[in-house]
Amino acid sequence: MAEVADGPARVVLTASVARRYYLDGRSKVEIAEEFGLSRFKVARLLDAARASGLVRIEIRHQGEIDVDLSARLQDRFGLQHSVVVDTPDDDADSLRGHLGRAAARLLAEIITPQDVLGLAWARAVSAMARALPPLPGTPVVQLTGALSLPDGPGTSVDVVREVASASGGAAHVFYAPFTVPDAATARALRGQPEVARAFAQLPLVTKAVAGVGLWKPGQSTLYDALSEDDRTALHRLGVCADVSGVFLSADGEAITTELSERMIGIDAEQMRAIPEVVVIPYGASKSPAVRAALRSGLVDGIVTHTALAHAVLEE
Amino acid sequence: MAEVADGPARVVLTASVARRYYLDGRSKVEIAEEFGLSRFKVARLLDAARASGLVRIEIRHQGEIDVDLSARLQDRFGLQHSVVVDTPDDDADSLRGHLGRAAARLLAEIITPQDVLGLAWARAVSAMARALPPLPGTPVVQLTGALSLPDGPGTSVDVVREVASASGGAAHVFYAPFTVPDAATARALRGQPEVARAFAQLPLVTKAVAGVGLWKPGQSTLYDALSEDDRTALHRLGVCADVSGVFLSADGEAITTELSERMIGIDAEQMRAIPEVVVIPYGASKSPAVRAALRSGLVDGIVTHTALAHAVLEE
DNA sequence: ACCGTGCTCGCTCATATGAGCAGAGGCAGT
DNA sequence: ACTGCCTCTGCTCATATGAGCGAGCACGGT
Repeated sequence: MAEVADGPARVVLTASVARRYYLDGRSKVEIAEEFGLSRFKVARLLDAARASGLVRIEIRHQGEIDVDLSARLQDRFGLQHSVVVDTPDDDADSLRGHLGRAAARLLAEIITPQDVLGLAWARAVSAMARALPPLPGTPVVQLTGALSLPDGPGTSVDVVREVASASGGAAHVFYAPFTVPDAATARALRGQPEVARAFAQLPLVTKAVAGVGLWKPGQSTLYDALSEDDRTALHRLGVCADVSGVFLSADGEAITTELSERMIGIDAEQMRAIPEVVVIPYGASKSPAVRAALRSGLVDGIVTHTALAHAVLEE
Repeated sequence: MAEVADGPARVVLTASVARRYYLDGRSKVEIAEEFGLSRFKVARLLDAARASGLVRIEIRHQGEIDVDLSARLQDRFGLQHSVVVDTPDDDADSLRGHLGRAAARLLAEIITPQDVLGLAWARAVSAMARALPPLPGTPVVQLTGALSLPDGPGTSVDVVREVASASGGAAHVFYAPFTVPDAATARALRGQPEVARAFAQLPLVTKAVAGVGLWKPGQSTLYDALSEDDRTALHRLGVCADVSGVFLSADGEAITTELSERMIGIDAEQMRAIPEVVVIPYGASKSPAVRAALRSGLVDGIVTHTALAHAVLEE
């Protein structure tokens, strides 16, 4: 990287050539003619200019997206889309707001009129829904039952209806809780026409948005909603993360549990069948869960913030 | 120059593509295959990346040479070589030292064993000579007679001998003053074998170094050495600059004066015949003289400092 | 519904470009 | 001087690249 160790005439010539090439966009042949050199000489001067650091190329985005981290996440986990928002936010609420807006922009960008949108319930998904511009007649499908959250801004049903009505598309919703006390009740609920109709739409979903929880207190809405018995039972089975009700081990294997029988929502196989599932995790402590989700192969896109992205990439 | 106004997915894609192209040096075809795009799409993304400022290319030299100013001077006046030293120096002595070293490096770079070097007398030329590494057997020719300068570091003769002995080349010198009181004396001196022999070498000179004076008190060693009558006479003739004894009007026309008959040194025509004449002017106030010199067509190269270069370029 | 209008995309073909090679000096060691 | 080694240069030829074109598509006006 040492500066050109040549004489001043060569330095000036190199700089002039580099200017013509990189800034004025002339071709090497043109430059060669202008300076009376062979085009090979010009190419070598340009190589030298870059090798010596005389020409410096930098890629940087002055918006709130950290393109470098985004690309690294995308490469590392083979994702279709990755958006890392550069925000120092520590507060969960404003973080959700930021990520929600970013996810809304991403979704608006990648969705087409042919797409069918699936929405799981998560607070970040709610935040996204609020920031989402009207989509062109996109049908919206509810992926999970409702979790009762006293201070929540809306249930899974509300979010789906909201997005569908703004888009003018069909809303495939059902009224049922996410978890029930026993498998029989769950089977009965799934048998109900409304629920069955909604579930019948699942194979048609082409894009979905979900949240990610870490299987620890305060790191997963589902964890916090379950009984102590359920929590520890799943913990013993090696559950590390939940992606809107789909349980994963630390290395991303889907884990089927007795609890799965008692839930009304999408399962791992159905989720895997969706071409693009985007998750919106936040909080650096969730990194094990995010790693699990990204390794699972269920997830194709991510919207998150720098701190968590860094944590995920540092193996 | 506004940042990419597109969605985040496109921004990230563009940045990834730009990184692969500009930093990893992959071809557009390779990138297209890697990302599943057409090579045209890749080209358009790259264009957009540059237009939007996501990719920034800058050319800058962290040595003491201002490559941009150098190139502008070179372009503007059609010079073969131009070196602008970036120094805030105001002190004439240290400025001369800097420029002398830069000129020495330039000369060492561009001189070949076939060259014959001509040296005019100027303090900056002395400074250069002191910094000059041994040249490979280059003959050195004295271009001007001696100016008596009480505190000077050496006469024109000394400088030529010094350079020639370091190079191991022949020294073509003569002992004569630069100006004499009348034309007859000058003719007599020119007729002397020693002087005639030196002058016979002039057509062989291929590279020469000279100084530039502005025709005002304290801005030209020659001006300061002349009588009041000569000064004003030349001033009335429109003399603006002297290039080691060759007088120029403000727009660079060579001016022949009665004084020319009384000088022992190179004339305009002989100087024009030298393929490469390099001057080493300094001091921002000299800019009219430098402009005249550069416009005259007598001068092919320049070594100077930023302040003067700026002054010269500002019309 | 119908037709421009403007946009994006990927094609063709002429041109620009890079990899690798061979010849021409320069240099140090016999 | 000769030799081998090294660097620098410009060549050939396969490949990459850009300019310009027309097809496809969304949008907005009548």
